[in-house]
Amino acid sequence: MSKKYTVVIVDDHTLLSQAISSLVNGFDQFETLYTCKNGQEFIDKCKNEAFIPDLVLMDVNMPILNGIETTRQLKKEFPQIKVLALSVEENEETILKMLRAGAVGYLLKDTRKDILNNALIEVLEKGFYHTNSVSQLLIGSLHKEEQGACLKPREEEFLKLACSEMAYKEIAETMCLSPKTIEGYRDSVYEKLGIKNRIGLVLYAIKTGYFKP
Amino acid sequence: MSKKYTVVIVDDHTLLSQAISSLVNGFDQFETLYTCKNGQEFIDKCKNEAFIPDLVLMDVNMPILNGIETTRQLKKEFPQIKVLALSVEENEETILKMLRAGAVGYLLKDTRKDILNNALIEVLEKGFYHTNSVSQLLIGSLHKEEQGACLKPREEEFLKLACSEMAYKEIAETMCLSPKTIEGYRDSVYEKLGIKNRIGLVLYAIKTGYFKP
DNA sequence: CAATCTAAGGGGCATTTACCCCTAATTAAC
DNA sequence: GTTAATTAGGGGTAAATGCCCCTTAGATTG
Repeated sequence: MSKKYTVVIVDDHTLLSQAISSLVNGFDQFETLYTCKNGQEFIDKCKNEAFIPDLVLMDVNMPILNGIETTRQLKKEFPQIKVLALSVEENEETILKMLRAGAVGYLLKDTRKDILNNALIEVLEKGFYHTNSVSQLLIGSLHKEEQGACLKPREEEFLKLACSEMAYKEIAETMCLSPKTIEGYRDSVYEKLGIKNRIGLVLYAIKTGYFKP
Repeated sequence: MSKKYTVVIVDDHTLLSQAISSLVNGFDQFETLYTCKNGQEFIDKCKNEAFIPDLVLMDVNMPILNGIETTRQLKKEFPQIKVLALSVEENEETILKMLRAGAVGYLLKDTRKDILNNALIEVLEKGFYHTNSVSQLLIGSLHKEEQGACLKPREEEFLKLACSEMAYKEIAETMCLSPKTIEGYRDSVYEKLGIKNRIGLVLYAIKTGYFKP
């Protein structure tokens, strides 16, 4: 039998890692090299050549270093490693961020094991794997892209602080600015995002990952 | 070899179910009977005697029928089935709700497989399994219990609707009530939860699972 | 059957937010 | 080197929100 392709699973849920690891070991063409609990751990491992896998199954939400940042950093130093995102997150922004960061596929954890096997094979053969729904998302994103909500650094800071019980006055104090400036940020953020009140702001911040509840 | 104990895994993440299923099949004393994608599916299965397991690994967050409700209903009809909660949720409220519903243990998905095996064995031997952290939680809950935030049905309804960009006026319309009544709900909810504004309300709703962003 | 609890509704008022307007200094771009 | 964009700031006003107060009709319960 030809040499198996090596896979690493990066996920903070140890049980899931171990379980997927054993699934992968059951596949003909693949074997698990090791598992990691977060992105930083994985990047550190890759510094040693013996620990560089062919393919990595990467969770998106992880402590320390999340999947998006990990993928971005990984692509700089080790572009040969294929990253397949594996997540529960189904929202557009997250998926697109992950793909822009360099993932060659996005699988939901709600997936059958034969589909996982298939995805792994396709990634090796075609270089990528996309379900129909993700492909549609990609096409759609070509249109509405660009103009969208690009917040300035200070507006992002404000956005994060606004996801708390603080009044704008208090946010102003925290950011060492006048309340009026904060209200200015708010107004322009509302305009950019097309929202009407602070609740919309919190929902947006959660959806896009600016704020994790 | 004596007959193995049967286990069912209930989790909407198919991959995880399948993976845990194969882990369980690797344990000496246990075998997977089948897996389910939500609570309703499992309860329906149990109507047939051949599909009643000794033990069930139950996810908390699931579509259709969640882990808490499933456990509650299960305990009425099939009290002999031991329910072990298996979740990513680490917050007090959720854990306590699940245990009150009748789960005999609460495992985080961030768990090693030998610990899972151990937990399954302990549940059969002692009737329950608790990590130190969960035990501490239980002790703590004895003190502060009761007085805590028990929202009335209408207040809960309001809480969920308040986690949107709707103004209270619109919430009032949706619930077919006067704005003033809604404001009354808001005031008493704020009082019970010790919060100061609607952001706090959204954060609470997310933390306790009333609202999933 | 009286006492309490609860759900529904409302009044008044201070504060906070939302939504416009506009300036002035710095920075970046052409 | 003028233009445009960014960042910081402010003024005024209307609506929404937060925070007290209070009434009444039905349950619940002692």
